[in-house]
Amino acid sequence: MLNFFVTDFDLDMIMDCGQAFRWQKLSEKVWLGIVANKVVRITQRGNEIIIEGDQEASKDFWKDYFDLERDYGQIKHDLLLLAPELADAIQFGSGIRLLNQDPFEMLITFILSANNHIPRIKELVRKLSENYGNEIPNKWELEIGKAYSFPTAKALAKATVTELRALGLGYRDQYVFDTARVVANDPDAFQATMAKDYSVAKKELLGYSGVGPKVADCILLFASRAHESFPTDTWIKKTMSRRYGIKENDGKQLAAIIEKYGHLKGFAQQYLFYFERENEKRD
DNA sequence: AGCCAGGCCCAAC
DNA sequence: GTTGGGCATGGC
Repeated sequence: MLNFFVTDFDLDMIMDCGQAFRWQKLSEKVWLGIVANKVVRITQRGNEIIIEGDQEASKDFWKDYFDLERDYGQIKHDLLLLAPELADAIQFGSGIRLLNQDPFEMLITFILSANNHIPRIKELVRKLSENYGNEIPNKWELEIGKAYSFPTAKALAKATVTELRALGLGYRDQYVFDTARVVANDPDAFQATMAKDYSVAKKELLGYSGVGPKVADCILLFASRAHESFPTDTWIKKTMSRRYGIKENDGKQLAAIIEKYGHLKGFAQQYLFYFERENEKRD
């Protein structure tokens, strides 16, 4: 068991703001997830989180995963100075943090995300893992059944397009097929791309099948913490159009607006996305 | 029934 | 370089 003192941290918000797809909520601020080939349960009680599972030796991993060494109070303060009009969204999502997740998992997950709903993305990720990942020890098997790691590029490269179509990937089957093989054949190239500066990395990611500007931005924000990234999906278009009175598809106007977020674009995007989606749910 | 979802690809300008 | 149609799938 591990425990951490946390501030500006709300487990429900973090797991519900569309960056993680392998966690399920057991109860209020108690989540069970598959991360780094292990099953863990995380409980938040006030300013403490408790991590249970086969993770005792990896305190540094969780510090990095939850971005615990970054001062989100300062970030929210700075972003508010840059863009006071975001006060509602920053307040509403005040416990959000940017996770640092596995690059290949984010690559495939966000290829699946295109033109899809979040619950269905989770479903497809689960099916890919069950079919091409490995079964991993799970002391909560009675509650949630068997657990499977996210497939490696090598394992996923063995899938056929027909198999992937049968799992329900739709037209994204060919993208996953192509991209998994490319990464499996040269994993170092993908790793090198992810290590590069935002604009270069993004340009290179666009070369992978099924990866366009929005998907590339998500991969870089959620697997590299590229804070310059501002993934622009249908929700963001909607909220930005409403907030700033611009047309939904005017990329130039949007780019001009998000410049004011400076080096905090990625954080702003998360607060905006979460605010827009959660308030839509309540309608 | 038709629209939408964390869009991308490709052809045609 | 930009724009538009087509695209699997499932929920509402």
